[in-house]
Amino acid sequence: MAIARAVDRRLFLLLERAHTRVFRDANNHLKSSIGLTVSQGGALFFLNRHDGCRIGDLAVGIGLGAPAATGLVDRMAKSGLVRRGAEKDDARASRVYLTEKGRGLSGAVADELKIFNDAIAHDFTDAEMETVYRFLTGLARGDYEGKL
Amino acid sequence: MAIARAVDRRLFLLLERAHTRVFRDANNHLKSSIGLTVSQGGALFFLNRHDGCRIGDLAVGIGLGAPAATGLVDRMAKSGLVRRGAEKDDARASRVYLTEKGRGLSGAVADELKIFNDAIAHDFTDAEMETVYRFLTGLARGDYEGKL
DNA sequence: CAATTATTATTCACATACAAAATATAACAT
DNA sequence: ATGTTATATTTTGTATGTGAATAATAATTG
Repeated sequence: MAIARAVDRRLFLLLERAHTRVFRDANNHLKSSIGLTVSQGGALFFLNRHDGCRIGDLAVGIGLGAPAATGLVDRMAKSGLVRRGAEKDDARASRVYLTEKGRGLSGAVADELKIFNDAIAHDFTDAEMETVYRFLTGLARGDYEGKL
Repeated sequence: MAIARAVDRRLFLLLERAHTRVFRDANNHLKSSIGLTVSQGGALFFLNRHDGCRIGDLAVGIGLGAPAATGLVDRMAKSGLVRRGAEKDDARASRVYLTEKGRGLSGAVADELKIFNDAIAHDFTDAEMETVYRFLTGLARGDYEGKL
């Protein structure tokens, strides 16, 4: 791969810009349609499949550090989307449960995500999207770490 | 394009996860190597080519809103990377100049970015990276807006 | 020229994320 | 049983970004 090109050194910054833009738009979109932020929507989407998981599982599940998960759950609990529950056998741990409201909204979140996903992939063939998936999955997994 | 797949609705969330991971790692990398955050490094990289630009130009140039640019410049000025200067003909505007220190570091930033870019693109062919570029550029430009 | 509108940047209140340190509890080892 | 080590989460302090509102100045228009 890769004879150096003029744009080479901007790949990383391009990722930053892409994220900033999409995150901003998605936040506005989601806030006006269902009153949630993207982070909270993502957590809801995860919890719909892992209701009652531990805070730590949520953190790993959505790719955040523990403190970020703590704060996210705090804010979501404050707005009535989830509630915290104790873990029987381990007083350190704490579980997260969807409330009625939270469960109700998680369907809408999935719908909105679908809209966004479709829009984002619109101009690309399946084969091209396969490449994009592989790229993003590799980043999310930290595949590049060994090459630094 | 695109028969719906099981992963479809996760594209957007995948982008979030990829960003979170890379941003975190890059921040740690950059902080320990040259003592800067990714955002400040990106600003420095831009300013190296647009020294003395307006705050608004910086914001547009790196894809941020005006308040974010204001804050970023404030913090960078506090750590001696840039200084603010007045605009002759327009008392509303304010210009940003690299300091010695800022200019000195911008070279190192470019080097570090190159390392990251190479690592990120490592497992992909030029043709594949072309697709990735087109994808990210489209996102950064908001091409999907019309398809929502 | 005065009134209105537009531009430029900042301030404010908030949400998000991080690393490092602190807390609390569990598990293990001596 | 007691002291050490590991685990789960929270707290603390900082950086980052947002939108809405504000301030200050410029430009336009009547």
